[in-house]
Amino acid sequence: MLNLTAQQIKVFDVIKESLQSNGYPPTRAEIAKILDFKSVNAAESHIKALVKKGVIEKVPGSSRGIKLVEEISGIPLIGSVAAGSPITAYENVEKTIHSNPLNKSVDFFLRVQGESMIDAGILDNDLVGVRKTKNAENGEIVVARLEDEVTLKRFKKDSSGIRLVAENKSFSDILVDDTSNFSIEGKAVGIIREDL
Amino acid sequence: MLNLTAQQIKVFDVIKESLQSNGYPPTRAEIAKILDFKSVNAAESHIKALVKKGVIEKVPGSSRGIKLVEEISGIPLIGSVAAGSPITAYENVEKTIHSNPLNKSVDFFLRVQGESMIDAGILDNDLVGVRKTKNAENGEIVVARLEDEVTLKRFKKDSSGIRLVAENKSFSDILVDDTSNFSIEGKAVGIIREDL
DNA sequence: ACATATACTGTAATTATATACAGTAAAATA
DNA sequence: TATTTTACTGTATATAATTACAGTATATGT
Repeated sequence: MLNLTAQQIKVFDVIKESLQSNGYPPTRAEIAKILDFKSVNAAESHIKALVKKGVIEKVPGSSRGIKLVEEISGIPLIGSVAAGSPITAYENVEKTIHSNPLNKSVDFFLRVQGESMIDAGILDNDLVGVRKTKNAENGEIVVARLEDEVTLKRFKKDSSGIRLVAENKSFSDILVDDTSNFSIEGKAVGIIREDL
Repeated sequence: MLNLTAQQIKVFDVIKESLQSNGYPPTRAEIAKILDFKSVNAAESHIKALVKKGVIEKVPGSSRGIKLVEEISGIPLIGSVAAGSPITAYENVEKTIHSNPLNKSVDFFLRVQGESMIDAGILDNDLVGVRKTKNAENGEIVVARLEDEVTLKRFKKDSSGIRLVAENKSFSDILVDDTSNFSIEGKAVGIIREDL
């Protein structure tokens, strides 16, 4: 989604706008008129480019046969977080999410990978809504960074120090010592499960 | 909406279906094909009737120029279901949700009460996105009605008959016998958890 | 009883739309 | 430097789609 050119983004936005306000996609002629192209083929070419880049789909022979490939949009969906033994997570926006059904403010979504939070009702592949914050209360579920790895765990703090606790008996706690490069990226405020 | 004839409802549903699965409205020819009309004008006449009755709008001269009037405003969130009342009846609607983050089409959200599906990662107070349907595949999670009770359970069907299975060891299966007043209201397609 | 609405088939014309082909030109990439 | 990609204009055509007109038949409302 990030390798679109400025013009391609304009065309993409016209398609989205049409869907929003009309309830159906635009024709080539409509795109051309809105963007002041003098040839409908300019729109056609851009559509082909957008298909090639995977952001839309065409239904050949069908009028207004354009489909958006994107999921949702507005809030960034960051690359998967390991919910098991920490897997390396990349700070890389996969796609954007466009409606936030959660009441609270969400800064980004993370896709859960693994079963370590299963006893908290958070399953593999769930989307976790995360509110960015640097500190957490005892017992909250947080997105924590340990060295270069990002992980979703319950945050526990007492006299013995900080522990990151999995909600799954077969996982053991991670102890955070002073020498660790540790930080809290945010706290989980809700989840979305798309496939049941 | 209640003064539509049976055929008009069919046409209306074809339009809704097309919007859901294709992302754009159908043509007259598509409607005719789906409903097995031999003339496109049958579809055209029904469209005119639907416009007259105020449930859709036409955009003259535009291909696929059909807009739903009432719809899309929101998805009802069903709280507790009053005994015997239709599930989406006004009395049961807790509020209306104006964004659907789930990829699939959702007819209503149901607020989960109790812990019977906890082992499927569905917790008390979760919102379950439900797609209305009358039948379900073996193993799917369904919203079922038994007499006056509406419940969320896993649907199991074999030679011994139909069972409604809770995902929690402390709950026992419900056996559906022939004398039961049983029906499937819909199937669960996703969940939203607002408070973690 | 009579008008109007429902529910179509069938034909046809006009317009809407997708889409290929032929170019031009600048920018990005190999 | 050569090649590909981007970004168009302009022409043309087959087909997709709307929509009017002419019928037939049954049902419903007044």
